[in-house]
Amino acid sequence: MNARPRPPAITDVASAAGVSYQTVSRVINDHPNVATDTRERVLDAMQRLGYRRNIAARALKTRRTGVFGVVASGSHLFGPTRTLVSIEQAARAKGLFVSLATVDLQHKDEVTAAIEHLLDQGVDGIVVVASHDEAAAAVLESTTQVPVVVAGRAAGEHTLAVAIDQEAGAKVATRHLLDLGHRDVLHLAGPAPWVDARARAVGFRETMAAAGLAPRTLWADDWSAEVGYLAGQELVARVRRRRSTLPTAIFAANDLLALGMMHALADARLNVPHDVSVVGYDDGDGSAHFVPPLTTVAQELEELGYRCVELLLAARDGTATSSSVAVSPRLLVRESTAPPRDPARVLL
Amino acid sequence: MNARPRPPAITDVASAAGVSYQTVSRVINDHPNVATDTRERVLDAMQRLGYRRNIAARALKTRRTGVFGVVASGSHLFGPTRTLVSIEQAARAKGLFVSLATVDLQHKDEVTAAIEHLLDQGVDGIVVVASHDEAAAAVLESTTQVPVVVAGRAAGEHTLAVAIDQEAGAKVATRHLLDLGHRDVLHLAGPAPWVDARARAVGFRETMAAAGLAPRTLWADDWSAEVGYLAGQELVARVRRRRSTLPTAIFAANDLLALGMMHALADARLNVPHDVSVVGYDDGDGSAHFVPPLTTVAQELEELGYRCVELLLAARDGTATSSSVAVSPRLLVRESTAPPRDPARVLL
DNA sequence: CTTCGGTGATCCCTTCCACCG
DNA sequence: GCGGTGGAAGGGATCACCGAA
Repeated sequence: MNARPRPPAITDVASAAGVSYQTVSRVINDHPNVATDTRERVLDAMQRLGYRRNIAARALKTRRTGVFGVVASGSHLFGPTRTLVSIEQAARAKGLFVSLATVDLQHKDEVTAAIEHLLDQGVDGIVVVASHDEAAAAVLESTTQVPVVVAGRAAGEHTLAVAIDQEAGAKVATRHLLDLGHRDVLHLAGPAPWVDARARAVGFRETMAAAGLAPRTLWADDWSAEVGYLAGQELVARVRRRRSTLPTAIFAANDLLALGMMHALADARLNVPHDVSVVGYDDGDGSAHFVPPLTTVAQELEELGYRCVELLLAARDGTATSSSVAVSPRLLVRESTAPPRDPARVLL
Repeated sequence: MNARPRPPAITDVASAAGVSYQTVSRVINDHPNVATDTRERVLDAMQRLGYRRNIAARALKTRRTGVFGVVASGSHLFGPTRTLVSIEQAARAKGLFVSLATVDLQHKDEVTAAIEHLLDQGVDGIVVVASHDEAAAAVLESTTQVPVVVAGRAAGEHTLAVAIDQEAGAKVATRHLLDLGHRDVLHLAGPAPWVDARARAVGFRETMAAAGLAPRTLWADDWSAEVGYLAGQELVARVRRRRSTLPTAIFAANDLLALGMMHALADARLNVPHDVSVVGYDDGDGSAHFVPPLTTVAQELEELGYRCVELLLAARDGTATSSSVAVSPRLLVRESTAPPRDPARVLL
């Protein structure tokens, strides 16, 4: 059961370096009053012995593990995945460790269980990468001693959050379409339980309203290309049955929805962008090479992850507890958007 | 520095339950000789106090943290990301924790540093999700006391590995094209330092050779759509200058390369699949809705992650040290493949 | 005043050993 | 001798002191 040989401890280093284990501890923790040459001797001994500080012992004493937990979506979503990576890198740069728990964010129980799992590990803080209502609810209900940050969600009263200004992203996307001359724009919104989806929808509606235009919004059930495709098929069917008109532009809440939508449009022999313009959101993998290359909104996900770690550290150390807002997204204009078709032309 | 209040320990539970802390420990560790009613009393007390076992103390004593480290690619690659998720879920199902370190796998130093980082945390084992030569070299050079598994790499002599049979995947993909009647097939291979890329190339070549056909292989610099696009542009240019012929089918080493290739073909007004068939690999997000929907190869990445954890556990406990091979991939036929065009037709 | 050694206490748990019916 | 329980001994590091060069 306990076959592992005993690794070198601080006392071993001490005797190897000919100093007391006190001094070794001082070297490890960068205490001031250590002579340079003794420090060298100690470091050298640590090197020779392959000493590695036992973090279990340290954590036991200090009541700090130096581990942050991250709850992330187990489904392969572009934004959250990149956020996760950036969180990890920011944490590691600060000498912290990141423990992962992946879940289906739609199930509050799973999120709660994941948080429990991380707390069992004694994490110093948790980031929940999810602007999903269920996940947020799970966070609110959890009574943890450690700080919890929700990444990508607008700040709540009691939760710490770092949010990207999704409304702003939606606004630039919508403005872009309006500037091209579009008046009849449809927004294929993401799944409503996602805060991001709602924020983008708000940004869309407000921009349309500000221009005195009537916004049309369609809500998707998830973020997948498949759902975008089905939404597109249904739209085409409704237009064919004259129950609806074909918008001149569509703003999809993410790239995959846009991809599925473009697929449905292509099936109906509609040309993007000449018949219909399409804008996505995320600048996900490959979107620059969709047919046609997708105009989309890129986010500073690295920045988001970095700020999560900063906030968590500040909260842990009691330095600060205010939420912060990351920078705004920016528009990437590619080939899926163009001025509107002649409105007189009847398609389908 | 140490502001956190002291959480309940087993002694607190013990006095609350009116037993010795010994008995509490027995309850926690499911020892046999505990009377049912005392066990109940203890569990009840734990519940009331909100007791959480201090894993640092446990780890200190047992020399086991119950944490596995995962080194994964920081770039947003489809396969590795899904593998990471499945590893985490398999680990959590077994009550283990997963600590993450993301790196650029092409830099051996980074992989080495990531492994060091995880070892600093006292992980019980490490999975390196990378069939990249540099990463594998880093693993070979690292002299760790804990087992290291390379996910997705063919088993080496000294490393543990769980591999997916990439050759088999490439073979079914190639066979599919040959069965459709193609004779002139080009393989757009992934970056050569990746074991997966080479394995797929081997599967391709062998299948071609077995059919008495001459294989053509083009090596990409990375797995991105951009590189696929550039490769496609170059291919088209060479064909236009009559320095090469246009293959009737292209087997790309992943979906993004295929996407970029299809983009380049579309630019050249070539129709997929009527002029050129295209097959991808991964069944990545959205590939079912590319234009046209991509025929591709799906892998059992969940199985891969699960086996990694199994292997790591076995290695940690000294049960087994043999490498295992996960199941074979399967072909998904969609709309990007068709019988070859009339060879007499001259395109471009 | 700086640099270092020494001691003792502590963190919380697991494991070995001993006890009692 | 066995089921149920308790006591003591670490495990490796941090921290607070005191003392001594």
